Amino acid sequence: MKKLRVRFKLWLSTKNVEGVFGDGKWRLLRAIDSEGSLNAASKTLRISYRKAWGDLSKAEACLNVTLLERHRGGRMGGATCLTKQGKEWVKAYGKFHSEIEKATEKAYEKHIQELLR
Amino acid sequence: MKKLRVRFKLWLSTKNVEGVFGDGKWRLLRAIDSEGSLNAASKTLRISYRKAWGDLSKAEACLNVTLLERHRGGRMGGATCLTKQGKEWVKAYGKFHSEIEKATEKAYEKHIQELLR
DNA sequence: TTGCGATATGTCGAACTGTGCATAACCATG
DNA sequence: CATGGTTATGCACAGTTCGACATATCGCAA
Repeated sequence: MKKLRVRFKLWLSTKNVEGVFGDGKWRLLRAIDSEGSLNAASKTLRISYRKAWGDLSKAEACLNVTLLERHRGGRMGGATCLTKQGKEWVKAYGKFHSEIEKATEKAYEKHIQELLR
Repeated sequence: MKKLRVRFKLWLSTKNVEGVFGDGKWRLLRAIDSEGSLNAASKTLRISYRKAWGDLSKAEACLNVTLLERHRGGRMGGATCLTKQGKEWVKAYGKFHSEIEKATEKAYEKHIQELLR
């Protein structure tokens, strides 16, 4: 029996739109918070800027929440940072994610590893 | 703010192969158990027989576990049912899945719904 | 020994996703 | 007022996934 690893994925949806927020967008927000720009964030996460931009726009539109403060032009060409609400989302989702991560690991050991003897 | 729903997904992977077992294959096994054949199971789940067959073969090959007892030919043309191990997997994974489902709902209420006030 | 219905497996095409590329708009600074 | 780097956005192309087909095989029953 090969060694197994558990994986999980979390996301939020509305009645009409699937995936308005989730692990990917959460990581993106964190990267923006530490990098200072969407451009840099997408590079560190190795995601195309095109997708990163689309994902976040979708999240903001569907959640009807302003997560980002976008600035175009200027000395550095522009910048993006999190709003207060954006930071709250990162924090709350982080706790949510972390809790499920622990629960998953625990339940895996209890039910699956047990099954494998 | 639109109403949100949490979603989650669980799966198992080996070092080389992603998704050797997960929610889809678990549902498939259950359907086979109640339907008596892979063909019928794939129809009730609205999955192509081709995919269902491939998924289960992959699972058995990667887990190195015999989950199914396949029969070809005969009066009814053939049949597929779960082995003892197959039933154990269904049961164990069911508990695993159920536990995470509850944990997810709980953590969602605690962290995300709280955030939305 | 023929027929039926399920398993087994390859292949081609459609749908979906994400990347890459091309622009345009923007604006502090030199 | 020209420049550079970033946000914003459309579009075409590539990769992946899945479904629809097309066969082949199998074995009991009529």
